[in-house]
Amino acid sequence: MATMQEVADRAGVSIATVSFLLNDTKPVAAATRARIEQAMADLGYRRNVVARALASRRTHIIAMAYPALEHKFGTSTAEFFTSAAEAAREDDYHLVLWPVGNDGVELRELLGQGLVDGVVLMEVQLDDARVGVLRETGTPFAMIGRTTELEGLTHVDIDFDTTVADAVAHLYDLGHRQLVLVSGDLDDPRFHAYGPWVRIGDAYRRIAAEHRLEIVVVECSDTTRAGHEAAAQIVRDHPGTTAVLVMNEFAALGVTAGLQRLGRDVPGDLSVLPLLMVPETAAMSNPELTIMRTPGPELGRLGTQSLIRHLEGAAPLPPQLVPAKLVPGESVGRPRSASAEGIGGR
Amino acid sequence: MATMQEVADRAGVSIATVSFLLNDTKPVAAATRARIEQAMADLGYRRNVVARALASRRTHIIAMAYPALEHKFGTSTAEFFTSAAEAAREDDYHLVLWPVGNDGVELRELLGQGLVDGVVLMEVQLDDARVGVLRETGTPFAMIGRTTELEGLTHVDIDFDTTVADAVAHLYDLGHRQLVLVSGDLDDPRFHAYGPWVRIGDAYRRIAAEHRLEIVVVECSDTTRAGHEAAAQIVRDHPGTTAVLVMNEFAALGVTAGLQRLGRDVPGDLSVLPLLMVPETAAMSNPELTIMRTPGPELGRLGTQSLIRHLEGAAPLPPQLVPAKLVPGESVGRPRSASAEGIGGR
DNA sequence: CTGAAAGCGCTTACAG
DNA sequence: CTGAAAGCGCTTACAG
Repeated sequence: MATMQEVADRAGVSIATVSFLLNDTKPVAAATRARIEQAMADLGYRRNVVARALASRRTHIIAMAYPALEHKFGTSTAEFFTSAAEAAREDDYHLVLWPVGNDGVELRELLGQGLVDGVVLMEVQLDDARVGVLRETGTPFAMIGRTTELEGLTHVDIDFDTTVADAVAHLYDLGHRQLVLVSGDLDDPRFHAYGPWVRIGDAYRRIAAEHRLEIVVVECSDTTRAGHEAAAQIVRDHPGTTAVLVMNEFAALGVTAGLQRLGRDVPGDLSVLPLLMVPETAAMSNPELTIMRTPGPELGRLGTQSLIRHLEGAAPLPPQLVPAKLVPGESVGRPRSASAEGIGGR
Repeated sequence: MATMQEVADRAGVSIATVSFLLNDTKPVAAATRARIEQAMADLGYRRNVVARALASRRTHIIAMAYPALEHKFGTSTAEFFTSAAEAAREDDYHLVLWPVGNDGVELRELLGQGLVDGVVLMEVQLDDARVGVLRETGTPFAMIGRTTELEGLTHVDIDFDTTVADAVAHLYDLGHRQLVLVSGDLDDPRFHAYGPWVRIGDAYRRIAAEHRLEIVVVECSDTTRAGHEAAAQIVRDHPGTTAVLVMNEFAALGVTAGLQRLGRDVPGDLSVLPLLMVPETAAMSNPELTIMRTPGPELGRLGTQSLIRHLEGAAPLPPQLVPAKLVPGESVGRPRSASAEGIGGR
C-alpha cells in the first residue's frame, strides 16, 4: 500500500498539501491538485484510516449497539442495519454492528478502547442503562427508539400513535367494531420496559376509546408458539372478535396460523393486521399478511444521519417520528357482520 | 481516558514495560507487575486500540463480508455472525459485519483502507470474485463455504453429503420411497454458482441413486411464494410423493403451507424435511417443522478461529465440514403406504 | 497557496 | 528484567 509520503514525493509537494487536498480542509492550487491526483491514481493510493484516526482523534467508525441476547436479530433488524450502514458510508463513516448486552457493561468495555466516534442505540428501553454509560464516557450517540427521559437526546423512532391510529381506522372503515390487540408480555423482563410494547399499548387504549370500541388486550410473548396460544384465547374468550392487531411479528405469524388451526378463515372470519412487520415476513404467512410496514429503512438512515451531524458539530436534526405504513396483503377484509348489515359504506 | 504514559508514570516504570506486560510479550518482575496493575486499576486504563493498531500494523479487526444485496440476512445468518463475533472476542479480536457486493468491488475499496487484518467470507460462490481481490491484496481470509478451487484456502463448510445422507436415511427408514427434492433455482444469477445449492443437488442425486430411489428434483427460488408453487407442482406432477426435502428455508415454509392449502395433511399425506434451517424458523410453521439444523453456531466459530490462527501464524486448522443435524418436529412421519403395507420395520 | 514539524498513543528492535 | 528512542501514517496548528 502506498503511503501519503509516497504520493507527496511523486507529486513534488509536501505531505501536508496532500492531506489538505484529501480532506478538503485548505485550498489547493489547481495545478498542484492535478499533480497530486495523478500521483494518487498512479499509485492506487488509499488513505490509511487507522493513521488518520489516531492523528485526528476521529475514527469515523460508528457502532450500532444491538442487544443480540435480548432481541432476535431477524429480517426487520437487518433492514435497520443495512440502511444505517449505507447512510454511514455516504458520509464517509463505517458502521459496524456490535452485539452488546442491555446492561451497558460490554458497551463500557468497548467504548474504552477508543474504536468508535459514536453509537447508534437499538432496541431502547424506557430507562436504558446504556444511555448512562454513553453519557458518562462522553460518547456521542443517537437512539433509534426513545427513553422516557429525552431532554437533549438525539433520537428517531416509530410514530406509534399514527401507526396505531391508521391501523385502527383502516379496520374501522372496513366495518370492524370488535378488535383485539395482541400485545407484548409485559411480565417478560426483556420487555416490561421496552418502548415499543409500552407505547403501542398506550396508543391503542387511547385510540380504541376514541372510536368507542371495547378495549380488549391479550398479552403474548414474541414467538410463533405464543401466537398460537393467543389465537386460542381469542377464540375462547372473545368469540365476537372480527379483527386482530398484533404487535410482534413472530406472534403475528402464530396468531394467523393458530386461528386457522382452530377452523377460522383469515380474513373471512377474522382479519389479522400486524403492527410492525416487514414484507418478507408477511410473505411467510398464508394468506400473505396485510401489514403496517416497519419503517426500518427510513429510521436506520435517519438515526445514523442524526448521529453524524452531531459528530460533525452541525445543527442537530430534530427528533423524527416515522409511522409504519399500511401495505395491503390478503389477511384483512370486511367483517361478515358488516357485509350482512351493510356497515362500513361503499 | 488515561494513556499508557500516565500508567507508566504512576507505576514508576517506562511505557515500554507497561506495553510488555499488557501484551505479555516480555517477562516482567512480580513487584513491577503489581505496581503497574495497581496503576491501571486506579486510572481505569484501557489501551487505545487505534494507537495499538497503527504501531503494530495489526488492527485486530476482522470483517465478515456478507453480500447483503444478493442474500437475505435472516435468523440463520445472524447465527453465523453472532457466534463468529463471540469467538473473535474470546481471542481479542473485533468482528464487524460488512455488507459488500459479490463482485469484490466494494471489498477492494474497503481493504485499501487498512482497517481490517482479515476477512471471513460468507455465502461463497463456486468461483468467487472476492477471493481474487483478497489474494491480490494479500489479505488473510477464511471462507465459510467453499470455492471449487480450494488449494491452500482456509475454509469450513456444511457437510452437505452427510446432511443429505442422514436426511434421506431418516425418511427411508420411516418407509418413504417416493421423495422429491425442492432444489434451488439455478437459473437465478444469484445462485447458479452458489455452493450449497449445487452441492446439495449433487449429493442428493448420488444418495437417492444409492437407495435406488427415483430422482425427482423440483427447482424453486428462495421465497415462500416460490415454495407454494413448488408444492402445487409436486401435487400435480408427482402425486405419489410421500416426502419432500427442501433446500431453502423460506421455500420450505411455502412448500408446507402450499401443500396444506391444496388439502394435503403434513405429515399425514406428505412429510416435509428442510435441509438447512434454524429452529426459530421451523417454529414459524404449523405444524412445527422437523429440520436438518444448519450448523451456523459451529461454523461461525470455526471459521473465525481458523482465520485467527492464520493471522497469528499458528498451525492452520484443517478444513472442517460440519453436517446439519436432525431436529425432530412435527412435519415428518411414516408414509400412509408404510403403515398400510408394513414397510419400514418396528 | 504551501511546507516544516510536532504529535496522536501505542509497539518494538536495540541496548544494557 | 527494564528503558530510551524510533517509528507506524496520518492531521493540524503555526509560519511564511
